[in-house]
Amino acid sequence: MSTPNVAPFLSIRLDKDSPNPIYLQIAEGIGELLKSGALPAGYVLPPERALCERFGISRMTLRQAMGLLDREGLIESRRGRGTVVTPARLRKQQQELKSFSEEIRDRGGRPESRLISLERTLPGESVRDFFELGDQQKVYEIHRLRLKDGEPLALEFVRIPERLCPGLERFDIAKNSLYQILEESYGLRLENCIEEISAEAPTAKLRKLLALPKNAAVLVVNRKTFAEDGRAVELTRSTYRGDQYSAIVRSVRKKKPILRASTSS
Amino acid sequence: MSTPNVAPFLSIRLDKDSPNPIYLQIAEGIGELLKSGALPAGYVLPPERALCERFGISRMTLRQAMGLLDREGLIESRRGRGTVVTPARLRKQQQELKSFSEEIRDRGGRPESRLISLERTLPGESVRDFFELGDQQKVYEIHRLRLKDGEPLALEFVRIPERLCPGLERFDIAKNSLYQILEESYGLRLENCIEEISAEAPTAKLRKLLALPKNAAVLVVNRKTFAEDGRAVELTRSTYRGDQYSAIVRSVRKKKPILRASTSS
DNA sequence: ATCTACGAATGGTATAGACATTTGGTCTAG
DNA sequence: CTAGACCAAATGTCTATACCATTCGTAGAT
Repeated sequence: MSTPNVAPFLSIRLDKDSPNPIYLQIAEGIGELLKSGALPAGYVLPPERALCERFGISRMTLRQAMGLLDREGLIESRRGRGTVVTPARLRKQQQELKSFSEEIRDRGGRPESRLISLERTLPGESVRDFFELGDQQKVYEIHRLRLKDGEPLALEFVRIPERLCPGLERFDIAKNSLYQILEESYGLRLENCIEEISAEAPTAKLRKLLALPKNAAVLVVNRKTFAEDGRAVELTRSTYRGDQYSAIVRSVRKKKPILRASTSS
Repeated sequence: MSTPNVAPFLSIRLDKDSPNPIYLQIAEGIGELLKSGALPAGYVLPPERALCERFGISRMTLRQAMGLLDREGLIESRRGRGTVVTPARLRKQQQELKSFSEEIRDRGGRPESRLISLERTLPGESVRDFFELGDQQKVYEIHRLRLKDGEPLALEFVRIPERLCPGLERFDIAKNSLYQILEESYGLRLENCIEEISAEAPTAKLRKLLALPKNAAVLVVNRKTFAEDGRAVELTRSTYRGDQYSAIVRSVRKKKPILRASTSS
């Protein structure tokens, strides 16, 4: 065939007046085709020039879209050969920053929360340094019991500088997501976090609070959360029932540097 | 000043005949400047057009380099404002697939390994399914004790299909990295893994092997490793001393529900 | 003094084309 | 029948240019 088969891509519609740039529309369109599994792994995509013609765009623009798909691991290109669809299990997936509620719901449970205490207090030295606070600036210290499907799952100890969210005690922290309050009411856009995960034997107090069985351990997650502008926002120690909860991590082998243009918006 | 200050970039030399493309040379050059800390966080880079002139290249090419740096989180660009250097703590760091030895050395310890047993055996059903094996195909089962600075740190239980590495018993698994053997002697290019991290109370046997103190928990890491072509390569259960080891994870907030323009290796 | 409108500067998107490099097939000479 | 030359097709790199969108300082009006 002298005219490459672009049939599967006919459904993609471009809107030149959309606020979304063309390369994004293309990437989303093709991306959905790939994620939906409409094209089998190993399927050879039409060459770039054919797709350009099909969409009526220039090649650099198309390549910007392909670059996005490539970075997501949806496609793989080889110079001289062509571009093929990556098998689903090789596709990348970002480690995602989620609230407790989001995470429990993702795992198919019903999240719940009970406020144990909320204090406004002067932090210790290490905490003060972490948040870059002055001598007299206070932090909120929140203890919450987290439940899944009515059963105690974790004890959470959150520390947030008062400076970032003055008047936090006015909110109903048991009912509302803390992340949501921070983002919507205080305009703190959380961007990333670092977690340190360890295992411990529970104290007697914890055994009682979490209703732990006789011979159980707890999973401790120490989390540091940062906002988009780089400020430290939150310092949390979560203690999970070891028999009810586990953390899942995905790692990738380091490769060569990547190529192609990008956006940051 | 009408001529933007490009002084810090004068040291970057381009070689148009190099096999490395120009945009890569630029990205590496600027990237090293940034990683070395020569430019303070928040430093405003010269505008793209000035850098183009400085390097004698076209803007699209420069932007390709900037795209790389942006994706690594080294710089941040805002339309209308300019491009600034990201604070070091916000820079991206891919979750990396590492061997035990690599990881211990990264943390500043001396890794060691003792082989407890190596068997060639018929796997159970779930393992057979995971590796997609036939009825009669066997797997290697390896138990190793892992030490850091001479102290027991973890017990490791590895399963690998014999099909992928026939004759594995000929290697000295205590002395050499298993990952290295798989990559160099069997040509298995490991690409990514998924780990599930949980906390458990140790069995009596484990307490003895790991020389665990009276009231200690263990951190259990179940790892599934896949090769570049997507085949399942390894299934490992590592049991760490909870008082000596913790896992570190980094997460990123998902921005729009669609494709992301940054991040990836 | 304050507000507004404008415009310059800057990064973001898009075009059209050129040449380089790699791959894989085909043709040809031996 | 094979080895090598050659060619076509595909992605990779690069240029030069144009215009768009956002930001911010400033000149001018009130």
